[in-house]
Amino acid sequence: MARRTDSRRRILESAAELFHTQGYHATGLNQVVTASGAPKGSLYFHFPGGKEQLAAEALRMSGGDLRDVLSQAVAGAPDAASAVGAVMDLLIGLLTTSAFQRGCPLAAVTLDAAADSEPIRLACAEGYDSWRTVLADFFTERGLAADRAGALAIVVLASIEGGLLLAKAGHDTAPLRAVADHLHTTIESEFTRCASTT
Amino acid sequence: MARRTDSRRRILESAAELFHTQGYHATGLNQVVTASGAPKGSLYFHFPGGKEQLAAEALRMSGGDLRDVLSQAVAGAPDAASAVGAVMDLLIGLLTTSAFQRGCPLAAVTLDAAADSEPIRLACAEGYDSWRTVLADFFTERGLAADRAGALAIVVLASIEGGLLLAKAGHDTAPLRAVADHLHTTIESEFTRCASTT
DNA sequence: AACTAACTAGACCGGTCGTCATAGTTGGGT
DNA sequence: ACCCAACTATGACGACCGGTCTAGTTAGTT
Repeated sequence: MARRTDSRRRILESAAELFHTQGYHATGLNQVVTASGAPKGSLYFHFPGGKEQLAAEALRMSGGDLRDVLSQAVAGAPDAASAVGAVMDLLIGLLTTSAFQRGCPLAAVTLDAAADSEPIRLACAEGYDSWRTVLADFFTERGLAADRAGALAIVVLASIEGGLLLAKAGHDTAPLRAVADHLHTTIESEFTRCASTT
Repeated sequence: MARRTDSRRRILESAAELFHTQGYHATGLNQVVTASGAPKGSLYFHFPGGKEQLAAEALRMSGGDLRDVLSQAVAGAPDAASAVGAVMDLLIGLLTTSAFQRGCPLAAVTLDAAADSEPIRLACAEGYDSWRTVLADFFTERGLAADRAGALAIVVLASIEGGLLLAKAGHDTAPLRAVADHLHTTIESEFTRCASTT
């Protein structure tokens, strides 16, 4: 039978937003229900697995969304260094316009629920991996050797994640800007070295 | 008047441990009480500010402890690159021996409570800043210009934090090892450049 | 109309944080 | 030696909110 309401979608979106900014345990189901405007009972109809299932699906959605944003931001860039620069600008904007609330949509949940729930941990891991893959593929596409590109993608991702964490703690984007600078020079030197050896 | 029990210390240690591995909201006060073996009432005697005060003090303690470990690990190293390498080995060991539970002692709380509570956020920020300072001072001591050293310290800290996050998500130390490799070469090149310009 | 799938409201139990009246301990004053 | 005031410590208690589930209602299909 056809779907009669959009409750499911609304619940998922609200949940993704709340898990993003607050983490798993800090987010109550009542809060999700209120924020989404959906009726309480619908929650266990659409997500019989309860909070855990809801979180896993919300995280998959968040991960996929950011993956798309990432690949789009990266696709149009003239070179690798400015591609990463564009991503950094985007994230800095996201963080500041939300008063340092919205950093990485998976990080908070990763740290406060990954140990409790394997499905949730896997959803997070898949998200990170998809972002890493986008970066690695992009670097490879632009001429870097596969192993080099893979390692660089991890470093880029890790330092961005750490930068977001430090920025959130200090209410200051300086860490992100420092990371952006560093990544810029790192990527440029990596690519020029690669060009000179080919 | 002299203290008659060590309840306060035990509560603080248990709390630090639990906040470290679970974050703020996932950690219940009853859990802290049980783990510490201290009576419930003692909690609000020693920490009249409740959970918030307990967390702030526990985080300050964790931050200070890691700061000491850090400066000690760094002090005996022959050069900057191997100093950071030693720190990485230490963190990788901590993470694996705890089955990917113990990463950064502040990160989980930063992400799930910094938005709610300013005292907690500040305790986290101070912790990160103390670590950053240890690194920056060390780099300066070893001959790097102050601004260079500061930026490098931030990048080192951020990429380690991000590496810990990714490692925890994936149950895999590869991100940390990739970060370690990258930092090694980065620091070496930074220092040789500095040596050549002096 | 009868049936079935889609959906919803509210009750439930367990655990949360925080409070309070009470008990125990200590050291100074007499 | 005794006592009292101040300090330290405690666990039972309660108001409340958490996630979960069952019993019921609505809407579409045949």
